Amino acid sequence: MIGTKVQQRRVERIGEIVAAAWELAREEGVAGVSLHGLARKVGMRQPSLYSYFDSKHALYDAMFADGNRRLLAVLDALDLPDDPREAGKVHTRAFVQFSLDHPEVHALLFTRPIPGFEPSAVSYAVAQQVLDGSVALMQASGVTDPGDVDCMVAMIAGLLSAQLTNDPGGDRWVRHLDRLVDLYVEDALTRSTR
Amino acid sequence: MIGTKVQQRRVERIGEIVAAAWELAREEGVAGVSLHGLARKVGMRQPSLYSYFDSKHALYDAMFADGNRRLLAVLDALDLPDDPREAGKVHTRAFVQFSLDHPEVHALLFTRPIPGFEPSAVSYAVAQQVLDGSVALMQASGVTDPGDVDCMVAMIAGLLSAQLTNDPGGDRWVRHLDRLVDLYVEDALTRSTR
DNA sequence: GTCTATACATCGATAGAC
DNA sequence: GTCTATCGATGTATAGAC
Repeated sequence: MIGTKVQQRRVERIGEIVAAAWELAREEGVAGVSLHGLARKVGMRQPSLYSYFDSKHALYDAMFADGNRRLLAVLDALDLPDDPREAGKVHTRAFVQFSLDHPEVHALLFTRPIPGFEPSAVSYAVAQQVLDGSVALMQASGVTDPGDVDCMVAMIAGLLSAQLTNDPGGDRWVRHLDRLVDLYVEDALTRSTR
Repeated sequence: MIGTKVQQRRVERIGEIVAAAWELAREEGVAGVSLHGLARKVGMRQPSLYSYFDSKHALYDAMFADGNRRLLAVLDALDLPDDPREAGKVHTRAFVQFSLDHPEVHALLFTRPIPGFEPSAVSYAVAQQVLDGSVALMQASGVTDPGDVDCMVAMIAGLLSAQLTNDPGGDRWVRHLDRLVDLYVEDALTRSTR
């Protein structure tokens, strides 16, 4: 194929820009990312970014897909125990740890920090993969009722959100994770076998 | 006291402006409130608002205090049953209903939609009253461990957040509220009496 | 207290030379 | 692909007349 070298260099450059955008998001918040600031960080002028992204939303979309891919890679690389319930806990802990390590990624993926921004279909598909994997593990643990799955997801998100906003770097909330997951699974099991 | 009439009129006017600001926040999001838009809504020019608020943050601070006062009024007006556990549920339901009815107020009070905005000490004191009332009811229900209180608060916030962002107007998440509150209280009781 | 006028900053986006 | 230059919109805040 002709032009492969050039295209590869371009993909690398896009990766560097997205990485710099994440740095900026971490420093200034996701909504605080500006094209001027991003250009400065990568040693460019602001209009030059339009050679790589058609609009600012296109940049956010690339970040959204990138964040989900990184999260998915972490979760897929886990060495899960055979017991589905323990596997669910390992999976959940890894997800939470990723979110604590990369709060700016968590913000873009799971809150709505940019009014008007909706991920494209392809980017959203990656996000769906992440969710599907989590739900599958819950179901394997015996949490089959969709309502129970909703509750577990919301509970984990609630702990994580409280941790991130009130005590980043600590464990005041997330230290209860394993215990609460057990509580929910037990409760779901007793009600489903009735 | 001299000048009371004038001062009273001024307080009324401030109340009207804050009410208009809430309207705007509901339509455009809390972060979407601009002084130009607010001035237009109250039939003023933008610089005239500076007769009532020294800065935009001062406006947000007034909204923050107002929202907490309104929430506190709703919760204080509740006719609570004698059984502390039922009282806790009524209280929780009222809090959740208020948040669903006024999502823009919930956003300003319990998320951080405005980077850099921190409520003043007096405004924060009102917010503290709200939290104290909730915690007192949980403790009366037998949830005395601070960690258990943290978990309940985070769980309720998690359900509410999921409801507001994914299904506003519905009950897919909040319909599990009573059941989960019971689950948490039971669990806290069994562990505290051990 | 309210107005006009304006300063000043930030931001996304486009045009066109090189 | 990158640059300079610039447009146009939006936003907070201030100065000064009335």
